[in-house]
Amino acid sequence: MENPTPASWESLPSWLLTQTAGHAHRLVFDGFASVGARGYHYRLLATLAEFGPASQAALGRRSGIHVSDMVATINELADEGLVERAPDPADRRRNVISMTTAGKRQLRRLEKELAETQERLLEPLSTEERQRLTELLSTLLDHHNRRTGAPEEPWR
Amino acid sequence: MENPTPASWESLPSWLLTQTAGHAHRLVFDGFASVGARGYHYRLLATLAEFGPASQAALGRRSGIHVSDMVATINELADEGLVERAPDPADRRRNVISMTTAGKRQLRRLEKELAETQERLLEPLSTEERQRLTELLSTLLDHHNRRTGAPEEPWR
DNA sequence: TCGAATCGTTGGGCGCACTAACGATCGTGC
DNA sequence: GCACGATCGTTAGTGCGCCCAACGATTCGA
Repeated sequence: MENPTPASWESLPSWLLTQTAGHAHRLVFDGFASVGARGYHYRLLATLAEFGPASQAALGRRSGIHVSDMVATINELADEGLVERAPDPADRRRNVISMTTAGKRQLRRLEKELAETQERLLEPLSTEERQRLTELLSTLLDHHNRRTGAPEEPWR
Repeated sequence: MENPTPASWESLPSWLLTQTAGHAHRLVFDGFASVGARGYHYRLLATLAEFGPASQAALGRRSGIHVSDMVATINELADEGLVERAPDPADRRRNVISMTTAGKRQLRRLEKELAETQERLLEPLSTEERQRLTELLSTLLDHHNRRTGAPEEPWR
């Protein structure tokens, strides 16, 4: 007799969205944790794989990871031997970050884990429903990214 | 020339979900902030309005707010004169929390703000699309709430 | 009646995102 | 040439939402 009626806000789109995202976050987090990593680790490794070695600032811009968090993220990955930090001979302010072989291996593990997580997340939805959801969310995300300055717009 | 290609993970459902939820959260947060409140304040006031006065523990169960955060939330609302904390004569472990007239007024403001926020959040979607999105998210949320022990299941 | 359960409270932690400030370095306009 | 502004890496600290552990006080149940 403690929780008979659902709370009034539980049907609001903003609630559905943030709560579902909470579940998604937990699933992703647990998946990464099972391979000894967390979100920022994956994003950094994936960015390195996609764009190649780069300075910390550039990696921050491309991955959406804040520069000040980038420091710790790289420290952690470097301690595990997954990335390497080397001074840039062409610009002594910069470090050049690159992925090691172990880093590439770890990235593959994380991608596999992440793919399985998508499956767990969308489990109750049919293929068409998944497609539809993805489209709707993309529309929403694009809209708000444009309104709120996209994750990345270095020039202006 | 900094961000030509979108990152590889940006089309993943989990990413779309958590990012969109981030925007939703910010919109809700800003809306509440414009009335001098935050999420927990609204949830507590709404729970009180829906279920009536109750102990802090019961409010925590109904609102999904952790008991230890409940303390601070009630402190803040009580300082503003929006709720009242009185010892329960029937059980000296308990406090009975109730809403003041000012609290009800504030709740109405927050509900108005929240409704406007839903509009801002869903702006680019048609009525049918909003309906569809809500259904899909509800399906997902129900599924995962069941799997992960619902927000509230005091018995068993 | 006495141990187990509940209540309120304090004090911490986490992930993610962000801000402010700093010394070091670079590069451009004058 | 060189001074000033911009950029780079780094440290330190903020905030929300969520959670855990522990505590004294009180109540309940077998």
